[in-house]
Amino acid sequence: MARSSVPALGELERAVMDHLWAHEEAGDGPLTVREVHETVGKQRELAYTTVMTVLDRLTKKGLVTQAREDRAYRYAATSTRQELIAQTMRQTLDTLQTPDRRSAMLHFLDDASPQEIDDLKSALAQIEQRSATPSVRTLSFPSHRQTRLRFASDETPHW
Amino acid sequence: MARSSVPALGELERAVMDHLWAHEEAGDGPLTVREVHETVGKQRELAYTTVMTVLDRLTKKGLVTQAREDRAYRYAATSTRQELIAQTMRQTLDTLQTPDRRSAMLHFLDDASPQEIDDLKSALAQIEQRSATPSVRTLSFPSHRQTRLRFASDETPHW
DNA sequence: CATCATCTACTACACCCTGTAGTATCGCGT
DNA sequence: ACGCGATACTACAGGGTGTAGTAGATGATG
Repeated sequence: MARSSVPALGELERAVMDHLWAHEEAGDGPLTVREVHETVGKQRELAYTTVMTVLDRLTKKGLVTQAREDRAYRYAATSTRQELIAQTMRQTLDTLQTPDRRSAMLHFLDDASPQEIDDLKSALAQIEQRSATPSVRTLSFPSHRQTRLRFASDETPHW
Repeated sequence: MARSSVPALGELERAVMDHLWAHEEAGDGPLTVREVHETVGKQRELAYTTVMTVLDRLTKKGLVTQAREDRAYRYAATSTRQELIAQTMRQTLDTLQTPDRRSAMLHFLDDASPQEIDDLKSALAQIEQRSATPSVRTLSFPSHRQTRLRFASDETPHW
């Protein structure tokens, strides 16, 4: 199943990813099916196997990885929320080829909150600095490129 | 069918939108089913009605509008490519709520070409200027907000 | 050792979306 | 009245997603 594109997520799938991410962001480790079911599942009155199926599908999509721990698997998101957002946004931009990217950006910013604009400016500044003083990068800024998602496990890694 | 979200497009739907947009960008007006079929359709050896169905679905999704001209309809995209891109990107950002938007931006920029970064900076500058000198806006910069998409035809227009 | 609890694996099914197209119908011009 | 060109309506297969049941493996327990 070679996939070069970011898979679309269903509502439930997103909720599960959300939980996985939230846990990770809280500094906790991977979760078992049971644990996800305890939270996301019970709220929605889902069967245990439903959660399992979802987790399994997410695994097949490459969005989560499973690691055996005793008899059960523990699931963790393969990329951060931020990486997935970035990739999805990029995909949108690339798929809907526009002759005027600047205009697209403008429209995007047009609906952005001031806070968002600040975030963007900040990120921009950091990128700029990185390319201006390349030597500093490896010291202070871990490359984000290196942590990019890999969706197809059967894809030839080119690095 | 109230829809507040940007609908996902299939491959063929995108191709059709593409053609509509291209025509518009070339300064030409709305197209008839026949015209779309002549180009997009024939290349792919699609039946006339297939193109019609696609156009119809895009209409129901609110992505195109149909206007009667004599016996036929003429179809036009309701929003520009740039607007749709912006909206889709925004939706991604909003749907996958992140506690660290800045990081998401950073990842996004990380995969951006220098040209893209320039586009973004340019757009950013324009936005900044707009908010800095509000009076100028209506004179030199048509508000992008006003041209935002409306997907649900049954939504109450608030202007 | 027999049984139970807990997991995973596999299968199923309904519903929606998309690609694709056929048939029916409607209205205009000759 | 007839045919041409256009739309309207219907259909159907295939894939994704939500949802879950059942079978089988395996460790724990009496």
